Amino acid sequence: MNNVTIKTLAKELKVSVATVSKALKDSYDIGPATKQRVLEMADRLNYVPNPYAGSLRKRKSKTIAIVLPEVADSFFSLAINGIEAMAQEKGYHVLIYLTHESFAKEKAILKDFQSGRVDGVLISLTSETTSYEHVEELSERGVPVVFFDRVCEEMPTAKITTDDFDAGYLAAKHLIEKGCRRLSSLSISNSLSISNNRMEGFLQSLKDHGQEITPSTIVMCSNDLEKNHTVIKKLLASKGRPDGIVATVEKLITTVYLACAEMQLSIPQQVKVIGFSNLPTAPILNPSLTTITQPAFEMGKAASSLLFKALSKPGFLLQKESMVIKSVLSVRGSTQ
Amino acid sequence: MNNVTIKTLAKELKVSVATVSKALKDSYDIGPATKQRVLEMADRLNYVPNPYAGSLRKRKSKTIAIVLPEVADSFFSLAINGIEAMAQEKGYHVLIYLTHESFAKEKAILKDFQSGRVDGVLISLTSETTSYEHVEELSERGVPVVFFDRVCEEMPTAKITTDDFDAGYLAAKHLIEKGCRRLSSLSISNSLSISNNRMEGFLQSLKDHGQEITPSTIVMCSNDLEKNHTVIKKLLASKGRPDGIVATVEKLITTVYLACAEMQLSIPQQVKVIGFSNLPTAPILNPSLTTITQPAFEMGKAASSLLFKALSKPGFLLQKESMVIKSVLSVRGSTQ
DNA sequence: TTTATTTACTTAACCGTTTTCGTAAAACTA
DNA sequence: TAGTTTTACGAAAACGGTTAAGTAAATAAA
Repeated sequence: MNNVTIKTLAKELKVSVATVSKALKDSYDIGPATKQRVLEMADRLNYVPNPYAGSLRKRKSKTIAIVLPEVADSFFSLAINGIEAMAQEKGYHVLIYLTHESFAKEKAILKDFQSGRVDGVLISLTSETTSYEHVEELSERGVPVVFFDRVCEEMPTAKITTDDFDAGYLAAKHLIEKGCRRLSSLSISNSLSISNNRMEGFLQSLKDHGQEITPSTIVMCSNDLEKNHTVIKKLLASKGRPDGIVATVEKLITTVYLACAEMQLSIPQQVKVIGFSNLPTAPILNPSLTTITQPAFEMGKAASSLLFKALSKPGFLLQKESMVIKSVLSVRGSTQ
Repeated sequence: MNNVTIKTLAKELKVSVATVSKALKDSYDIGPATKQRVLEMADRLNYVPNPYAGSLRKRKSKTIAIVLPEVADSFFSLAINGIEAMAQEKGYHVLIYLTHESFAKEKAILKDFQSGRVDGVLISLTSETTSYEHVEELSERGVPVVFFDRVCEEMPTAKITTDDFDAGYLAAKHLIEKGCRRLSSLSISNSLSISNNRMEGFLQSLKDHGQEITPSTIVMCSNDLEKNHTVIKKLLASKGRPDGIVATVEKLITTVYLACAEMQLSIPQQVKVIGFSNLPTAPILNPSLTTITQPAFEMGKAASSLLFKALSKPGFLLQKESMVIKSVLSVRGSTQ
């Protein structure tokens, strides 16, 4: 590929490679004249340093990894933007890995990181993930890990989340205040802390507001669109059918809307709906969707910013740095 | 980080590093007994090979880059999924870079790739990009480049696009057939081949159907939401206001819908709207949106699949491999 | 003037693999 | 039995940088 290396420059200028190397990093013990000559030659020959040679020697890759389930919803898209922006600013490169909600893949990916491929990792866990040795092991090897959104609460490292309990609480409260009496929360996992927290907040809210808890208070969905459709239609067909639904993940919203349409249930008259979502189209849905929005971009930025701090400051303790960023309720047509 | 290297294994087993290295790759000239011992020891000591050492020596990184404007719309999200899936299957790693529509960034990023950091690149150009030396230079250095979606037609390499001209043509045709007589196409760039093709198809369609072309037939928008809002409202307030609008990029759709709502113009009665989009929420918008959808996931897969072919087959000629994947029109409420 | 200190470089080891070339011993051939 | 080929392994040179340690010449200090 690129044949001009430090050696080429050295030969051309009749100095040692050490001199060239130091001159390029503006080291104090190279004379200004030589520096000048080196820079010019590097420029003239279009020298581009080989990053892997440096990584090998310095045992740093200037690369981070971002590991997430998929780029399917708006949350992760926005988060990637935030992370990448931060990384670019700090001169880091970012590797992206998708687990497709597979725990096995997640494990394999993290295992690879023990190789020194990356200096740090940002991760949002699989919905299948229930044990954490793979991330512990990585951490122990000295690779800083920052969780975002889907975190593992037991791990002593930084976690960037939203106030999921409060958001769940608020969602239920809002629906109750709007007159709903039979609430359902649709979730996709009961191992994910984020789901659990939303669920617990939701349940607590029901309790505090004297609402009854039934088998259809919490309805489990999956990552399979078809199945979700069936489950939701069944829910809406049941005699104690909910008059208020919380979709705790974005991808459930379309299914809920479509199912309601098929069942001829009008939103918000017969069923009120609130969705956890970053959909830019929430305001123009039919009806416009009341959302609980997570500041995805900011979360991405916060997570990576923390990671970079850990990477640059030797004694920085990530476990002291967890952040909870507030999500915001935007009331729209679907709960009026 | 990971202190156990090939050397550790060699010392432990009292064989040479060469033997270990070969045993690990199952080379034919290592005896089966030794191989066994090496594998076991590697496993026992949890040996993970350093990828950069290998990259340095082999002059291959097993890494590709994907360069795109941003992860803002559904198209790129889906494309990333497709690309990553393919890469994971082939054992490649993927670096992601966002240009944020800045030509300068695009140049800097591609320049860095001359270092051997990546074995190949998938790119979707900036809307600012009008010259192509940066990608030519990379190509000349032997790094295969595959364009997807936003391509440079002049470059002799693989390009994965949709049938943009046809799609533009079809969009106009559909609106005309639905009775529209004053069409506007909203675009965000006139340097992007993709925009131009859609625009030309659109214009050709108007011609073929005997429609008039006015100053507001093509309306330029930007990446600035606020400005777009102003431009679109102005368009809708003009006396020859369009009764049919084509939003050639996804992000314009919300703005169009909101502007119509503010102007009290009902879709589709007063204005029909068709959007180029991969929005999962298209069916549940108010009204549901007629879309021209690009097979984003497939395009990502096709692009990376081609790239991997080029990487594995020495004489593979990328310039012979361009593909045009058909987009599909889904008629919904916004044009009924 | 002699000695100490800077200044501006160079030498060479090192990071962790891969790979070419060599070579003893074992196995086969004639 | 002597010669040839195979088998199984090792030595060492890369890959392209970084960096600790050394050194000759120039400069400053005594």
